[in-house]
Amino acid sequence: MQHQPVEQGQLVDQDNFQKVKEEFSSFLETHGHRKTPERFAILEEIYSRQDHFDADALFMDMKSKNFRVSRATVYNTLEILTNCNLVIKHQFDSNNALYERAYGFKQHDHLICKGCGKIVEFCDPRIHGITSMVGELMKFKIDDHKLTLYGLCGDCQD
Amino acid sequence: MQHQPVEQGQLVDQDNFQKVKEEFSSFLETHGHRKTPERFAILEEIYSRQDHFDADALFMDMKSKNFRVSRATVYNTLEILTNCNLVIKHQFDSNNALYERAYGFKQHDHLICKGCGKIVEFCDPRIHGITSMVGELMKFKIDDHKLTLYGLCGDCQD
DNA sequence: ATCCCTGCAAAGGGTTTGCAGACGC
DNA sequence: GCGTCTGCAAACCCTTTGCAGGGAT
Repeated sequence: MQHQPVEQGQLVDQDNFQKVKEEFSSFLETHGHRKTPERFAILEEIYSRQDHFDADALFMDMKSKNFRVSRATVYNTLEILTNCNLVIKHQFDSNNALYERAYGFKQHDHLICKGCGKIVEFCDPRIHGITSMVGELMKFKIDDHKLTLYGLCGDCQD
Repeated sequence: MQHQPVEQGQLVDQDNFQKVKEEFSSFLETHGHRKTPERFAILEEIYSRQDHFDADALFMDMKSKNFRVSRATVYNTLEILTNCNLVIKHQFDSNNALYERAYGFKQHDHLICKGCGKIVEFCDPRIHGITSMVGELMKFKIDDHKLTLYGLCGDCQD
């Protein structure tokens, strides 16, 4: 079983990325956080990616491009970005968290191949019906969900 | 924010537990694993619980009852039990995995309160419709899923 | 000038592993 | 008796933390 990252998701054009930077900037401002070059460099690196990556991959990637960052700052910035909803953090099955950018993309869920580890995205509007109904039934105010399907992809069957 | 375990789920009567033991026993046999007293003691401890627990809680619990087990054996047995579908392993958001028994209970999903950490279970048949449709669309053979909803429970609202 | 943020390295916490003795089979 | 399982403790890996210097405000 060979796990591999998957390139997927829409591209981010320059206009959208401008909006992302502004959103991050104002979030930092309103929360009393400084606007450091490291934070924006990390944001940029994340938005140039299209896959689900872990903190270390991001760190190594920036190192290889001669950005001078530390793991501590990568983790710190990932947390801030998660808090302001520009990044989504996933705890799939492995020990380490996976992240993906989140601005301007349709809400989606994931399909994971147990054979090769491939991660595929999908959307299904019916999930909203389920969340709102269950929330009402259980007296919860639901504001988020994670749905992950597991199986074998076309290549890994038979 | 004070996280607390939740007592929930159906009780396991003696008849059902007998079946569970037999299932475990034959799984061990067919897979060339030995039937050690530790493994059955751990199975029994798990099925006497009704909550979502982590490996260490299970370990401490057995220690407190003067079972002589090691963490290594607890982890080992949890993995075997997960493989034979008598236990489900969850990677919610915390660093540590949570487990729950899985025999003879309806398939269900989870609702997690972001306030107090309470975990509530629910069933919704529509999920099967989604999994089968998405599987067909994406050419995946789906055989499992995890749906988790996040929000605030009645007690933690306002 | 303040004091938050950074880099570095060490600590932390859950899980896995290596090894010698124990015990199913 | 063979070969796996166990307990113990150390190793491992990802993530967080402590600290001293640096830079945003």
